[in-house]
Amino acid sequence: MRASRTAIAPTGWDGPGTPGDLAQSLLQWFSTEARDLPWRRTRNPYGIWVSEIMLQQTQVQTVIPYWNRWMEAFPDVHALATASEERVLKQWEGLGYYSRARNLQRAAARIVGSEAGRFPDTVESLLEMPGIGRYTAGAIASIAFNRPAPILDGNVIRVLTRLLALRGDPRTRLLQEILWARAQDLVTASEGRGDVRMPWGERLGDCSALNQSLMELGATVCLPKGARCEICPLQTRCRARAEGTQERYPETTPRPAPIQKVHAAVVVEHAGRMWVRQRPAGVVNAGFWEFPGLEIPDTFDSVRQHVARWLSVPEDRLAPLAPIRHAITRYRIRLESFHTTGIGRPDVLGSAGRWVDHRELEVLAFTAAHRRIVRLLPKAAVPAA
DNA sequence: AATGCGTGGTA
DNA sequence: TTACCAAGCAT
Repeated sequence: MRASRTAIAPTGWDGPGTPGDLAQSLLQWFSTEARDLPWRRTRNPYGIWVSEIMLQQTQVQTVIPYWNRWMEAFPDVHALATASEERVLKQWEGLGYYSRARNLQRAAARIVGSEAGRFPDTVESLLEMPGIGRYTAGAIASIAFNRPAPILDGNVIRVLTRLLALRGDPRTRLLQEILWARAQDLVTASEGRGDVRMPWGERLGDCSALNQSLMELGATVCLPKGARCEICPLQTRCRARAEGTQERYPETTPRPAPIQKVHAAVVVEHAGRMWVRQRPAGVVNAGFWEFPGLEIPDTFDSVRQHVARWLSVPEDRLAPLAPIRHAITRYRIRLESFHTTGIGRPDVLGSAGRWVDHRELEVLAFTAAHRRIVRLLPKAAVPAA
């Protein structure tokens, strides 16, 4: 008789196949199916670190152009550590979760200032860096340094809960422990199997390739909806597949309904310049520029009327721009913006801002919603030749 | 431990 | 159009 599953699960493999067999299948599959991504063509820890931070909660296709531009702008840790915050935020513009960029630069400064400027190469030392948590520390340690460190992200959670038919909410402490332990089993089983040759010729270390193969499987085969089990290298050993219940994993609880909000922003233009202000340190999106605006109360009658009263200008001086829809965590925001010219600077705007021309609007860093407002503006009059 | 943090893709 | 999700972290 063996012990009950809950008793042995956190400390031992209890699934179909052995970790060794599964690791072998994953590495074999990855050697032919891995996508050719720019950061897979380098073993430079700095480049891999940048990619991992950018990829947090962000899809590969979104990150690729950002990573390429970033590596050109800040080729190494020293370049990043000494860059102006202005340049750093501009490079990150549109990627979201902007504290990632600030943490990246803070960590770069710490590395440069450390003894010998050595890049941290263990999970423990990586975890001390701002912006690096358990996942990212494991990812850098394994991908850049081929250490047998486990990783657990959204993809790996999906792959493992299906493979092992792990019921329950993966956010709970118990299931987290089990999942990290199983991820450790697999990467440990990959150690010593040798480098893996990528379709484009690059060679990756075994632990590096194993961890990436789990994420790759989740991103391209073991999809949240419409899992492509027929092409999965683990299909014969997947418990959920055997039951036909793969779509039920992971067992997540439904999210709370989003809260609707309406915001307004105003582009006050005077003599070819627009009034913009910079968000102060310590607030959300600190350092980014924006047009002045306000939240519209739930009971609003007309957004334009509300804004006209706020600015103390006649309604007909406010030209509506197309409404912009965006979402921040649990808020779904409809952002209505207006363009007005020739009214000078309304007192309500305060003094903490600048007049900038159209050229400067392109240079400054805006979050995505306000960058969209810039794109909605009437083009500046082209000076006569 | 539950919540806030951005944005874009997909069904 | 809405709902869900994506190589999570910090507090």
